[in-house]
Amino acid sequence: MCAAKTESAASESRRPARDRIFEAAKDLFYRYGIRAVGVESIAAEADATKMTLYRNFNSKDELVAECLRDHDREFWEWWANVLAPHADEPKAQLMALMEAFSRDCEECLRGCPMNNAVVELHEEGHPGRAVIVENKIQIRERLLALCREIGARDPEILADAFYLLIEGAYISQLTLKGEDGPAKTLPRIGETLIAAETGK
Amino acid sequence: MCAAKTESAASESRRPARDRIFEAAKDLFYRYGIRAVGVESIAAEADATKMTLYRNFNSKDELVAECLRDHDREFWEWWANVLAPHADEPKAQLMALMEAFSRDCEECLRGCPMNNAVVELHEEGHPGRAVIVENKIQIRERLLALCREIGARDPEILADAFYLLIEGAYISQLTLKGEDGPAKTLPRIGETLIAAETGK
DNA sequence: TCGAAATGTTACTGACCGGTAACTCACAGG
DNA sequence: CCTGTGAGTTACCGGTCAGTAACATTTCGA
Repeated sequence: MCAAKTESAASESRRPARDRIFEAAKDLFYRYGIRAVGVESIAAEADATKMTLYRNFNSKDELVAECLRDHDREFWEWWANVLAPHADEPKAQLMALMEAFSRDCEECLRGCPMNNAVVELHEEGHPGRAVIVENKIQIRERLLALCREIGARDPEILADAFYLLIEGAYISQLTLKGEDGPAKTLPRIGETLIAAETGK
Repeated sequence: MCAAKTESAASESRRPARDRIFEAAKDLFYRYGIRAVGVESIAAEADATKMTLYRNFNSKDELVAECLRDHDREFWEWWANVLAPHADEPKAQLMALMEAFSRDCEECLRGCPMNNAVVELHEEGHPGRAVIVENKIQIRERLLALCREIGARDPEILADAFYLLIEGAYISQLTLKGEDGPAKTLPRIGETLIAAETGK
């Protein structure tokens, strides 16, 4: 038994079970969807047991929400890293975002974990929904702030254009993936929009 | 018993069970998601039984695929109706599409049924996936044809811009719904893009 | 009116779901 | 050395899942 363990020498100290379970849950939920993944398979993937899962998380729904919070945290870390090289240059930051989103859409496995999750979480009161909605509101607001900074004629319109383009790029990754997908045109479209909505 | 029946007098002739089941399945899948809806609840909603469902459809997966085919058929019917009033005026047709998509995103219940379904259908060989992918390919191609007709400088880029905007509008309906959602800006953005990508 | 087709009814299978109880074990720090 | 704690183990709960069998009933066209 235990033949499947790949890396454990006899008494090697492993990471806490909670972390292993959390990481496995995040991965499986993203890969296969939330309803498609049972708590038992999460525990198995983490080389732990269902009991340990329930000692660390109140319910599957709470575990889902926790995973989404971590996706949110990772996302804004990623966002900050994209903007960092172009401090105080809002136009360059917007373009860097478009290029980064375009690249991420080509590399990622299944689009945006937030959007994927919200499709499955139809229950209005699910603890994960608030995390997702807040994430989207923030994205829209930060895009709007950037569009104001570059002096766009109509910042709300331009920001919404960027917002829709990004969301469309992620969701289309699930159907039209690959080198010739529409997501790769993000930077070119961004360029055109900025030129059209500022004084060129 | 039978108190819940709303419209049947004693021997009133009802629509065939297959149609009732099909319609119920389409509605429930769209409303609550595919995995969240069991075959028994579909039969109940159709005022039929699970056995009748399985006499008319080989499996739940086949029923799902059938529903998606009908969504596809309805979509292109809708699309044709939007274009019809502007025959041989590709620019007006594109603008009519943007306005129609914008309106539909505000009115619809849960965004695009195709995108919602593809999130849940992670299995590569699911009979519904082909329907969805083909639908998306067709949308992209028809947008490209229209963008060629209006003499866009770079029709591929413009068509992909429209494609991403539409997809983004539908998916954002699940999180930022309501009057002030980003989908309402579709026509304005379309106008700007067309102006920028044609000779104005 | 007759008979076949469509549909309903009931019961069932085996598998899986989220979640819990009760017990054991290993190891840490005091 | 003892004890508290995190973790593993096993078995179980009630419920639901997709799908099927066997039989009764209704419907409707010929």
